[in-house]
Amino acid sequence: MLDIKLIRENPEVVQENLKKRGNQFILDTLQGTIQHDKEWREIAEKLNNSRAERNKIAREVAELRKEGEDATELIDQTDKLSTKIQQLEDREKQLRNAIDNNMKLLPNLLHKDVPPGKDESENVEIKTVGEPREFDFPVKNHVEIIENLGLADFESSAKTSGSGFYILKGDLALLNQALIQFAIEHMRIKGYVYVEPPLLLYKDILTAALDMEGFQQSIYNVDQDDLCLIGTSEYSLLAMHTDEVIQESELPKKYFAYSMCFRKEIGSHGINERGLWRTHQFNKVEQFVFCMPEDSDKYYDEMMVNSEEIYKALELPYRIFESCAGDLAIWKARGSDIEVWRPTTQSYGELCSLSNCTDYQARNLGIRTIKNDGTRVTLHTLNNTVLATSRTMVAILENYQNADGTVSIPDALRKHMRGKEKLGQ
RNA sequence: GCCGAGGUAGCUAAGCCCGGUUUAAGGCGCCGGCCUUGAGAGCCGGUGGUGUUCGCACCGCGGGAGUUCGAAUCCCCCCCUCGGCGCCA
Repeated sequence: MLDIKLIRENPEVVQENLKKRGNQFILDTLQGTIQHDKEWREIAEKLNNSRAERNKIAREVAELRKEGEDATELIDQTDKLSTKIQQLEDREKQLRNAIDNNMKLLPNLLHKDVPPGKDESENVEIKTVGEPREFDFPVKNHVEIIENLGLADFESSAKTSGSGFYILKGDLALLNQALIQFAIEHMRIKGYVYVEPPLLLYKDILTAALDMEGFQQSIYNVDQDDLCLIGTSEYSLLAMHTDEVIQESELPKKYFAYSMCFRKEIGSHGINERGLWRTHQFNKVEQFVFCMPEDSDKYYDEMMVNSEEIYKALELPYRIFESCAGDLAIWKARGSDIEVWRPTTQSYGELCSLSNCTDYQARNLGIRTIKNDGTRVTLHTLNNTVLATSRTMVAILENYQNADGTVSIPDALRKHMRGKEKLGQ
């Protein structure tokens, strides 16, 4: 959430920023918050004064008792005061809840470089890298290729778990592992710390990482309302330092994780189409940085480079799009996607999602830092996909397919495949 | 799952039995100052959150209810950690 002090002290600055998201509901929520906060401060002051009075009486009672004197007269005075305090406390709690609920709905402030725009259609292309290959035979989509080579089974998994799941077999399952190893090796060399995190997190933790809409549409809830399956290891990595105060000298903390990811994908287009592009369960290597506020722009660029190098090494044509104001999730100050070329759809599809969440997620989880001068600030968090294996496999299968139905394995992966050069041979 | 011990500030650790001189002690670390050529040592001050009329006030001892004039301390419910036993990949 945002810093309430910022709203209180610079309401017009916050309003101007939030206006760029192009959502009237957000602006209304902001106004409501400002009103509630004003009233809350008035009530809180009255409450504090009454409590001060009560504390004073308590001290006087203690004083009298100590000297062996009678305090019943004083104690009798507290009846009305107690009632008053109770009423003020009820009202204060009410207002605070209202403010808290509003704060959860208010999105992060946008980074100054975020392009304007109302939705996905106005995202801005940053660059395109690599040339789509020319095919001199009819291209097959990845599902056809897989089924022809017997490298996956979608029917069996549908029987056991429903659509959106899959069974990888043989060389494709091994390619999955090769991609994971490849991505881990890449990030390890960069000096990021490898983490294998829990795949289940408390609901409270998860709702601090994303909004209610995102939660309801994507998160599997198990064990009734307590634990949830992670949709991405971003959540686990973020949560690692919950309620911690980190010394400035320990920052930045750079991590990467491999995990399985689980998503309901309610209402998502494509979840019922067969294949590996959109699934309920997938493997992903994710990078994550905790840093000082003034450094988050720098790591934003660094994390994009880290991921780009993966697709350059795999020789897959890709482009980078910067998300416009209207297309950013509420916890993001800024975001960009890497999209890969698919010859079958003749379009680019999302592979990586880079976000600078500034202090928004960190504030939700109480992750702070003590600066070298002794003062405290909420730190910044950033995350980016390194490699999600299923989508990358789709890209490889479709871009590297051969006329004879086999699929060449990118050079960069062969050492992780015992030198194997082609799938289907 | 059962039994036991615990959860106090950045870390550590008293206070809890027996409610009120404790403003949540002391130590470590960190920040500032004095001193010093410099560093260290030593000494002094500061070091959770909120509000503020910048005087101060309130809140804060895992979370939530309760008793009381007054709760870190007493009662109840819940969560978590550690150890032992049990079960198990």
